[in-house]
Amino acid sequence: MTVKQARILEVATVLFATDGYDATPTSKIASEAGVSEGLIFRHFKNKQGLLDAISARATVAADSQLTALESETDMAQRIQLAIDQAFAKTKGTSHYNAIRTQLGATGTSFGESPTAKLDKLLEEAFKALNFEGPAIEARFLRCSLAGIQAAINAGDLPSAKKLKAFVQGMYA
Amino acid sequence: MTVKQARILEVATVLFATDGYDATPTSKIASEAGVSEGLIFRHFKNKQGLLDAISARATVAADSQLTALESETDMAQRIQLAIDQAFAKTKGTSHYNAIRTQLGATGTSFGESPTAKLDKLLEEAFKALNFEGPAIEARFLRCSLAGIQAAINAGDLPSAKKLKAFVQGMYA
DNA sequence: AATATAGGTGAGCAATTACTCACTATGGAT
DNA sequence: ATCCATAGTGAGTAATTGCTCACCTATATT
Repeated sequence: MTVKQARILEVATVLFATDGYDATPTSKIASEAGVSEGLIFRHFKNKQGLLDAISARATVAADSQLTALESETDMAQRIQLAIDQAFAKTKGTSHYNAIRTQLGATGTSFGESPTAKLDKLLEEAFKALNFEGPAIEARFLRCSLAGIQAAINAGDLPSAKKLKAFVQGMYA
Repeated sequence: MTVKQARILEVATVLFATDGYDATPTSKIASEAGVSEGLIFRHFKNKQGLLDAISARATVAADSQLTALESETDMAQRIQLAIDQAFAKTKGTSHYNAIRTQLGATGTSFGESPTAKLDKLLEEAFKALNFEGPAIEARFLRCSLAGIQAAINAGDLPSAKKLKAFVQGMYA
């Protein structure tokens, strides 16, 4: 991975997240990355190929969060960690989330949404903690956290800190 | 409003929701609506104007849901109604939600997101029901319902019925 | 009958877009 | 030194896109 290749990925990630995939011309990516337009196609073949490369990175980032959850065997702590992750704006992941949200609404696939595995990990935790309906409880928390992330990304949630404390209190 | 004008709005709403605004050419809208392309610009001036017209309809739909909430003065019932609305797939509103999600991620405005008023109506209800932190409680429920709606739209939630019963049970 | 206003058409234009290609630069292996 | 693969360039192209415009139609008003 050359330095120019990395710059293309960085710039494209930000532009896709803020302006949208279709609304972002490859010429703009090239100019903001300080690179000739042809280089994009040499490295990534397609505009779609560029999106795929970003998607792969997003999957890696999501997986690393999931394995962090999985390796937390204290189940009460695991739930707290899941909440932590939702509220943490890792600079990369928030862009990935924006792209996923935007493309997910149109049916275009962008990595594998890790909902299934997250459900499973949360359900395991709720079960161990003797919650009545662990599966439904897991789904509800997963959806709630997704909604909170979306609101944060949209700048629609000024009181994120208080809300985080509230949610963590719910499952303490 | 002529019949052709209505067809343009209908078709454009579906296409914007499923394929995305930028990815939908006006020529496709025209052909699927059985209308000449020029007519779109005669009635709506711009492609943006067409989006604005759809946005106006979405605002009307959202407002009618909000006034329904507002007129429910039994506060326990009001919360149940809010949950009901989130799980109900009114054929129009789910398309509007898809467009809003998709465009909201890019910063393009699509109607006024009714979060502020919804927050207020829910907070009022929680306060009347003597919840400890009515404001935070309202924000959490609002975010949770938004996340659930997104999951339903994405087809990512097979057990919607059970989840609905669960959420309604939480606030019963 | 004449006029006006609004609905409707489709060929065509200017701009943009994703992508190609012939070419140069560079650095490591033989 | 020579060769070769990879990195990099940027002018050029074919296709698409949003939009215009001259023209036709129909209903209603005077």
